[in-house]
Amino acid sequence: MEAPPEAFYEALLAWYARNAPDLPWRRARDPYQVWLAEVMLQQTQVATVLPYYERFLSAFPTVQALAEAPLERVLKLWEGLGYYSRARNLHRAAQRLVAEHGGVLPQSAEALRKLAGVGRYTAGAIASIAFGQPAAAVDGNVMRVLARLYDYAVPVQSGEGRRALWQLAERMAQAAPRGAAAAYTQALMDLGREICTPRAPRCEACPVSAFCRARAAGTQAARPVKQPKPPTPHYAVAAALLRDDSGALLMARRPLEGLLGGLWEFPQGRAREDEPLEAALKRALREKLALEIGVGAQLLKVQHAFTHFKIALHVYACQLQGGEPRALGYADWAWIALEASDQLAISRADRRVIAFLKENSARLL
DNA sequence: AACTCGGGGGA
DNA sequence: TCCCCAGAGTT
Repeated sequence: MEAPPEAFYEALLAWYARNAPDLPWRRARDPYQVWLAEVMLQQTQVATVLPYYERFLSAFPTVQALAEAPLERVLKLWEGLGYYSRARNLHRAAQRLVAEHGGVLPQSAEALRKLAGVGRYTAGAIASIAFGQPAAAVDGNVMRVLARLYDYAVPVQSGEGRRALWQLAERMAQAAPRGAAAAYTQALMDLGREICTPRAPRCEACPVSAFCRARAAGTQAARPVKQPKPPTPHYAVAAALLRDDSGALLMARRPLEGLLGGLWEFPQGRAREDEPLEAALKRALREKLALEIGVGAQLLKVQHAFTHFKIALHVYACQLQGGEPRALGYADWAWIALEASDQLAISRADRRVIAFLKENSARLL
């Protein structure tokens, strides 16, 4: 697949000049701000990112400020945005940048790629948007746009599909007009988000429809080709509410790696197949916190969907029967007053439990 | 190459 | 309900 003619770039860039939405990170001349935006935008829609971006940048206006902050504060500002390894990697990369490069980002995609949390896409995006280099940046939007432009029938998630589209994107970035790298990269992504949408693409409004082979063949709805996805499993999880004499609740911090790493939650565990929830809860508290508990009434059930599975979180009022908490399967634990939980980074499901407790505190106490 | 890792927007 | 989103890291 060869790069399109000059007229393609002219049409695309003219459309972008007229239609580019005024996003905060596009006003930014600071590469750190571009970096932050690109990381937040990984697998996350623009509308979702906007408030997080503003809050985060206010709290940490520079690489130095981010590097000096405790990870807990960074995670708190990331709470609800998901994929928390992004926050941990961003923090780690900022600390390395300050320690080894004076807090200044490198300009080449190759050097950027070495930063924690910066992969091929993000490196190309920063290099082109912040530094004006002719680097390719292939995200989900661009993948879709290119597959349609070239009526590409190989599944885009396959190795062959990714290789071919990245190679095409590199050629296209090289062939883009000098000095237009930043506009070109963002124009392609905007086109995918606003015109070349996953379902019902608006071909009649597309500035480059004349160059689109899928449009010509009428196959745009069938591009890109995706592989079928397996069904998502459903798990039952039980959580314990334990109070100390002052009414504070026992909470625990998840290990820094893995799902929801570093976030706080009510002590909980997944039930094995055919395992009663009460038994699973007793086992979880014993294995993760070295506690023996009595399990009382179930207070509520919270449904929560992750990307690859769903859980039903059953929350029980419990009593401490023996032992002193030890963080065996957790990174830490603490007795937390309900109001003080606002200061912690907590996952969505457990936030809903807290909201329930606040609403019903009078009845429950 | 396959698997893991959140949460929400929009149809 | 389902698909998808400015993907990266690990195995």
